[in-house]
Amino acid sequence: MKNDSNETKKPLNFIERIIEEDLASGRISQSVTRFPPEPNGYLHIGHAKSICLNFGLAETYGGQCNLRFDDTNPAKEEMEYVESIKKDVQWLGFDWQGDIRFTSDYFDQLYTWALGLIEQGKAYVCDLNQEEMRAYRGTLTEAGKDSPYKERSVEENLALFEKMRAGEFDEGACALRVKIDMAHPNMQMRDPVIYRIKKVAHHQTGDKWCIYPSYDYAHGQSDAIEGITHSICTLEFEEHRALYDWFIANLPVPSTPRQYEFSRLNVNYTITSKRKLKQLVDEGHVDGWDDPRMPTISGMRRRGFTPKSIREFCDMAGVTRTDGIVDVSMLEFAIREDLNTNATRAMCVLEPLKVTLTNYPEDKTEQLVGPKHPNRIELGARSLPFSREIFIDQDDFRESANKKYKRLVIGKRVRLRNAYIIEADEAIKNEQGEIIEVKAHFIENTVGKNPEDGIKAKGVIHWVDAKQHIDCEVRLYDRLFTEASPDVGGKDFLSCLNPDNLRVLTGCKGEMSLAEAGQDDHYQFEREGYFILDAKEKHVSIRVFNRTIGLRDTWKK
RNA sequence: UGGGCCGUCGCCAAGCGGUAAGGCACCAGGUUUUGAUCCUGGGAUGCGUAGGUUCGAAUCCUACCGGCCCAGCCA
Repeated sequence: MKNDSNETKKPLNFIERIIEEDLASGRISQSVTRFPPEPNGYLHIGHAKSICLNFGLAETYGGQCNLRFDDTNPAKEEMEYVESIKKDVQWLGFDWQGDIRFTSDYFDQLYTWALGLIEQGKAYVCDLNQEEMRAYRGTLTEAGKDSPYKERSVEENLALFEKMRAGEFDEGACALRVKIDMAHPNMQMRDPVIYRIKKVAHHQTGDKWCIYPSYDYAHGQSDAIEGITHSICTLEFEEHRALYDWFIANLPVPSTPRQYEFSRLNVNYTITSKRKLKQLVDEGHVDGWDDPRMPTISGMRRRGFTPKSIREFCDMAGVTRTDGIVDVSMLEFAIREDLNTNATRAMCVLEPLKVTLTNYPEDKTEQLVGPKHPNRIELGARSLPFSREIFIDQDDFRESANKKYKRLVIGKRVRLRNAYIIEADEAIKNEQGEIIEVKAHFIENTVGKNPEDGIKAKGVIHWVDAKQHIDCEVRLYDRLFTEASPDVGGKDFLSCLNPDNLRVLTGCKGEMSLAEAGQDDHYQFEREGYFILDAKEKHVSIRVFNRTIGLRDTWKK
C-alpha cells in the first residue's frame, strides 16, 4: 500500500535478519533466546542492551526468552545478586516464560556428558599446575605442546575424574581437559579445561559438587538443553564459538543452537567494568551500587530514569558488530523525551531569595492554578497559593543586567510563572553586601493576561509562596567523570572523577503539590529539570529529590 | 611478528553493484507564561588509504593503514 511505502520502517539489525531468514527457511519454527547473567554483581547499562535485545527478540517474533543464571563459579557468585538481577529485568519491563533457569540445573547432565567424552578418548585428567599449563599452551605465535598426561587410558581418566568428583584431590591438583589441538591458531582450542576442582559451596547445589564445569563447557550445552535457537553474546566470545560448536558437534545434545556476537554497549563519561564499579563503592566515592550516579540499573532507577527511556536508548544505539562508544547525550535525550511528555510540572526554588510585594495586602492569600502539564491540560491542575511574600531563585534576580538577561532586574518586569507580572524596586543587602531580599510590586490584573499598559514582561521565572510551601533537599548530579573515556588503557580512572558530581542543596522551597509526591512520580521542576523522590530517603521528614537530568539549556550568556 | 573481528558526518547507524536513510550532537530561523517542549531549515561530491574490475563501486577484487579481541583451573 501507499502507506507502507511512505512509512519509514526501522531497518532490521543483523540478528533480526538472521532470525527472519531462519524462520523463513524453516530452520526454526520459533525463536528462543536467553539472557545469561552471572550472579556476581549488579546489572548495569551495558547489560540493559543485552536484556533488551534478547527479550525484545522474543517480543517481536513471538518467541521465548529465558532468564538463566550462569552459575558455574560458586567462588564468585551469590544469591543476593540473583534477586537483584531478577528485579532489574522485571523493572525494565521484561518477563521470562516458565521458571528461572540455572546452569547448575544441568550439572548432572553435564557431568554425564563429560564421562562420555572420557570414554570416547576425547577428554583427559591433566595434572599440570597452572604455570605449567600456561607454558605448555604456547603463545599467540607459537604452537603449544601436548600435556604429558594427555595419553592416559580411558580407565585411568575415569578413575581420576571420579576421584576429582569425590573430593580426593585438592583444588588445582588436576583438571579435566578436552583433547582438541595444542597447535591450533585459536588459543581457545588448545585443550581447554572443562572441569576444575573448587571446594566451595554453591548457592544452588550446596555441597553436592566440588568440581564445576567451565563456562565454555557449560554454556552451549545449556543452550542446547533449553532449545535456544540463537545464543547471543558479546564480541569477546567470538573465538569461543569454535569451541561452542565443537561441544555441540561432539556431544549428544538435544538441539543445535548457534552463537552470534554483537558489540557491547559503551557510553562515554561512564564505566561499566564490574571491577571498577566495585572500587567506586568500596572506596566510598559513591554511596553504593544504587547510588544515583552509578550506571547500574538500580542506580539509574533511583536517579529517576524510566524503563522506557532505557529501552529507547538501547534501541537508538542499535545492534552491530562495530566497536564504539555511544555519546551520553543520546541517553540524556531518551530520558528527557520520556519525562517531557510524562512528568508532572511543579515549581521548586532551589536557592531561595525572598521577594516582598509591597503593594500586595499583608493578610491576603489567593489560590492560583497551574496545569500539571502545559501541553496536556487534560491531566488537570494544581493549586498555587500566592501572597505578599514569595521566594524566587537567587539566579533569577540582578540589580542590573544587559538585555540578554530575561529575568528580574530593578526597574524591569518579569512574569511569575502561572501568576502575576511583577516589577523589582529595590534590593536589600546585609552587612556583607549580599542581597537578602527584593522589594517589588505586582501589576494588577495580569494573571493569564498581559498588562493593560502594554508593557510586557520579557521573561518568566518560577516562584513559591513564602508561607505555604514544603521545605526540601535537592541533590544535583553531574557526570561521574571528567574524561570521555575514563575506562581506557592503564589510565587511572579515579584521577578523572568529577569533583562536582554531586551538589546537595538544602533549604529548597517546593510548591505544596510536592507534599503528595509518591515514589514513582516523576516531576519536572519548571526551568530546572526532572526530579524524583529519593527512594532511600523517603522516611526522612524533609523530602529529598534527586535530579534525574536537567532541562536542555541553550542559554549562553 | 599466529588467529579472529571491525573501519560510512563529532557520536551511533542504514546501505548488500545503479549514483550516500535516520537518530543524537551542533548551527540558523519560527512559535512559546518553562532561555524547555514543538515546528522549519542546514550540513559527508564522500563511505580508512591506494590501485583494479565495471557503462556504473560504500557495495566486487588486490594490497596496504588503523582499531579491538584471544595465551584464567573467570564469565
